[in-house]
Amino acid sequence: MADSTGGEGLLYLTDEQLRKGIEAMFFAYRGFTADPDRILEGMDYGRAHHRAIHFIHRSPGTTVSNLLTILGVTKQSLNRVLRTLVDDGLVEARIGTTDKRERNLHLTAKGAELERALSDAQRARMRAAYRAAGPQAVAGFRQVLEAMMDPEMRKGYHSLKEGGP
Amino acid sequence: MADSTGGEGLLYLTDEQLRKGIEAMFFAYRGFTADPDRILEGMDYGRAHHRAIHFIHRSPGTTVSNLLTILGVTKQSLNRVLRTLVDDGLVEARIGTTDKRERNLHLTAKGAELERALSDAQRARMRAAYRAAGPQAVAGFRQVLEAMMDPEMRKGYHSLKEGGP
DNA sequence: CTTGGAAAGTCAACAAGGCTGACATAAAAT
DNA sequence: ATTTTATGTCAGCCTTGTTGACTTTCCAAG
Repeated sequence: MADSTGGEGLLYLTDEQLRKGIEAMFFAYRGFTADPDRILEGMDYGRAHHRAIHFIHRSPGTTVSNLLTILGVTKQSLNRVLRTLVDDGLVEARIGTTDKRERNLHLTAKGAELERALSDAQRARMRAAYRAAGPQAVAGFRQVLEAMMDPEMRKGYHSLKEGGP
Repeated sequence: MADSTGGEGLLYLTDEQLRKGIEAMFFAYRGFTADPDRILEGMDYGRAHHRAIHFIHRSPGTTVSNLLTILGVTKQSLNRVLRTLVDDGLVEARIGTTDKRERNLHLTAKGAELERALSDAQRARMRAAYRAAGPQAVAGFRQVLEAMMDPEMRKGYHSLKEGGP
């Protein structure tokens, strides 16, 4: 019989199959970012702003250094983004209560509004993909993605499970 | 009984589940690009060069406009990348035989060598993730990714199935 | 209380890699 | 002969990343 994908669970590790996976990641990521990008274009914001907004929404009150770790960029790079968001009244940077050096980041009403628009669009695509693929595929999708992360990133990922810092 | 993931196949479409998927994509993509990025840093090349090299390897003899469609960038942007690769002797741009306006792109031995280094690293991670998740998860992974693509990208993706243009 | 160092902000300069617009050339198509 | 297509190129701009240097604030250890 001809092997196609399953077999004894070996053929799916051929270079060809791996390459297909690599290309699928490439094209899917483009789709993944396409809708938010469309919303942001025309505003003064880009993907970097989206990411900041997303994780501030996700973990309200998070600090700058927390965000730096999650996003994996330099403070100068993040600061530029954060400054525009604060200046434009989308993000509030409250001085920390216990440690006054820290800034606890929160979305304002205006910031939450943009967050909703962005994540609505992104979730709509995700939902459609999930629906098309089915629950079992979704479970597999999540498993492979998690295995693909760097261990450090996996920590950041899991720390966002429920509570956040 | 408490629903967790499966149930009647609906709970996995909650906002929380969708957000987790979104974050998984974000963190996994970072892992996905981390190894090639490491290899390329120090050379004069970046991710854009990697992408060009990948798809030229994938479809030897492809034209510039073909590559433009697949990569979704402007010709000016691609040209800058392609020029350095040609100048450095990694890519050969042969004048088309049937249509002399076209340039048929091929990797040189040197280009193929870099391609191998890059894709070895990327496939190693992919292979590890696939192995960790198992064949069924891999099938689901691919299904969800494909559903997440824009229809146009899906064409580009499928056109790379076997032969290429 | 003093001091070391962490957290944060800021300025400057730079690079990669996107983009637009304008223009040039060769060759195919009409 | 003219138009269209494929490609290349120059110039300039934007976003988002980088390093390096420096300051302010302020917790915590000595």
